[in-house]
Formats: sequence, C-alpha cells, structure tokens
Amino acid sequence: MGPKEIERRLDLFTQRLRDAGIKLTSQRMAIFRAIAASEQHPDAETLYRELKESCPSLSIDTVYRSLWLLAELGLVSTVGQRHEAVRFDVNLSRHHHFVCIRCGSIQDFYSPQLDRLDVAEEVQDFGAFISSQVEVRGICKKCETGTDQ
Amino acid sequence: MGPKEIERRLDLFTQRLRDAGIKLTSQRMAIFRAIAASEQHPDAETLYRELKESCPSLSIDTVYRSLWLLAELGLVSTVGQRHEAVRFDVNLSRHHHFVCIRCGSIQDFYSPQLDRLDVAEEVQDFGAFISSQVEVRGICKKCETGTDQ
DNA sequence: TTCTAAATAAGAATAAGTCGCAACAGGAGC
DNA sequence: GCTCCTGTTGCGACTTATTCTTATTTAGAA
Ligand SMILES: [Mn+2]
Ligand SMILES: [Mn+2]
Ligand SMILES: [Zn+2]
Ligand SMILES: [Zn+2]
Repeated sequence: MGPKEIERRLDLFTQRLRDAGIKLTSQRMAIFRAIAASEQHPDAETLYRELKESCPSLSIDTVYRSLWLLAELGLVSTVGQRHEAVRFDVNLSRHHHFVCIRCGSIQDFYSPQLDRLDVAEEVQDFGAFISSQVEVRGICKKCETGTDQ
Repeated sequence: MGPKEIERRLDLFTQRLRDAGIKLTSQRMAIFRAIAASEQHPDAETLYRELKESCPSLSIDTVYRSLWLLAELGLVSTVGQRHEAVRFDVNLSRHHHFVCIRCGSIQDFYSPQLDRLDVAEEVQDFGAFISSQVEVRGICKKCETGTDQ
C-alpha cells in the first residue's frame, strides 16, 4: 500500500510487457500508474476522467483496451463481468455459486463448512455485515468434457 | 427443486404481493412462474424470450420491472448488479471483498480462516476449481455514520 | 358494474463497452 | 540518431443492456 508497493507493481508491469513483446506506450504507463496507486477498485470511466487532466487526448477506448490487456497478462483482475446482463436467483436458502468462466453457467452449492464461519466478525472494522457468499470460479463439467457448446 | 418447491415459491410470491397491496397481474404471475421453475440463474432477456411464446405482447421492460420488484420484496436476489461498470483490481494477493450496498465501495480484506478452507473439494462434482473468493455485503463505516455522501 | 390508481407495451433514450479505420509512435535494425 | 514497420491510438459509429416517457389497459376496491 505504500510507495514501495506501487513501485513494485510498476516494475512488474513493465517487465511483463517487455517479456511479452508488447509496446510500453505513454498511455499504458499512465493508466497502470493510476491503477497501481488506487486503493479502491476503479472502473474504466473513473480512471479515464482522472487521467484526462494530464493527458487530454486520451480516449476511453484506450483505457478499456489497456485494462483488458493487463487482465489478460494476469496483472489485474476484475470485479463483475464484461458487458453482461444481471442474472436473477430464486434460491432463497443460504448457498454459494460455482461460476464457469467458459460458458458463464452458475450452479448453486451448499457448504456447511463455509456457513459455519464467522465472517461478520472479521469485517466489523469495515462496516455492518449483511450477508456473505462464496464465488468459486472454474470450468464446469460440460465445458471440461466438451459435451455441450 | 421438485414441483412442491416451485408451488411453495409461487404461494410465497402471491402472498407477499397481496400483503404489500401490489397488483397480481398475469404478466407478473407468468414471470414468477418462469423464474420459480428455473434451475439456472436466468437473465431478463432469457426469461423474456421464453415467455414471449405464450404471451406475445409481453415487453422486456415489464420483465425487468417485475424482476426488480421481486428483488425489492426479497423474493429473488441478483448475481451482478444493475447497469454497472466492471471494476478493476490490482491487488494480486489472495483476498476477499467487503462491498457496501449503499455506496458501492469495495474494500479488500484478508482472512486466514477463509484461506484455510478447502473449497476445491466441495465443488469437484461441478467441475475444475480455479479460484474462490468471498464477497461480503454490508454497509460501510462511511455510509453508516453519514460522514461522506 | 364502475372507477381509479397502478401497470403495461412500445419506442425513444441512456450508459457501458466495442469495432473499424486512418493517423501515429515505440523500438528493432541500421 | 534516423528509418521503417507493426502495433497502438483516437475518433466516431455501433452494439447491447437497461431505463424512461407516455398513451393505453386492467386489477381490484367500492
Ligand atoms: Mn444461486
Ligand atoms: Mn480487491
Ligand atoms: Zn461451462
Ligand atoms: Zn458505503
């Protein structure tokens, strides 16, 4: 979280781009510098507005392209998903989700082990606990075997 | 998961709407019947296409309005959120998220307790495990005290 | 049955994200 | 340091998910 950590992230970034033979443009540097320093979890638009001041010609498209590039290289992850629709869930009982990253299917699973945990206590410094849910990412059986789709 | 469960869900639905003094329209009934029977986690468009056959005049907007109504009444929950942007995360170390449902802020938290769990084993019937993360929903300190926004 | 507020359908409007293409710029090789 | 080539950018048009506006319809109270 200190400047050393930001420095380390920037070094990792330049290293990975070089290794992958990808150009180190000023836009990419600026975008990565901005996200490396962010404590929050910014969206593309937020970074864009922030960077626009020092780099007025920057386009939102470049911000998106750079962020997805970083995601592909494993240098950032995402919260939420790429232009996808909200999905609804009728299952009111306490459960968790297995999400297939290939086909997007979501399956419910139950876990007494997880339900027994006291997460509320662990997050009390952040605020009032309402609920918790585990999201497991993986490849579903169908996609694994190539049965369907 | 059987027809009894679907029946139970439909009863709960009609009860809650009546209690809240909200009209039981044929569209709402059809939409809820469809989602009550769904094993997956459908999006609005999927339900719309499915229902369009038996109710050709149905509009997508009604599907959205009905689903958000159900969500407000606590009869369905959502995976992902209402028209929101993807957010990016530079924190590469294993961590979890505290999400404020009021202001949308996302804070990282660390939990040796959670990391120790073997979720991979619990989901092996669904497919290949890649990663897991806990999402805690709550109200953050700022929103709780009204400090900011 | 009548009446009225609430709900719907349709289409226009937003908002997030992407695409196609002409102009531009890293950086490898000289 | 200069040149060239390819990858990258900026722009504007486009797509997709979701919401708004408004005229019309309907559930359900009286
Ligand atoms: Mn579920
Ligand atoms: Mn995070
Ligand atoms: Zn799958
Ligand atoms: Zn908050």
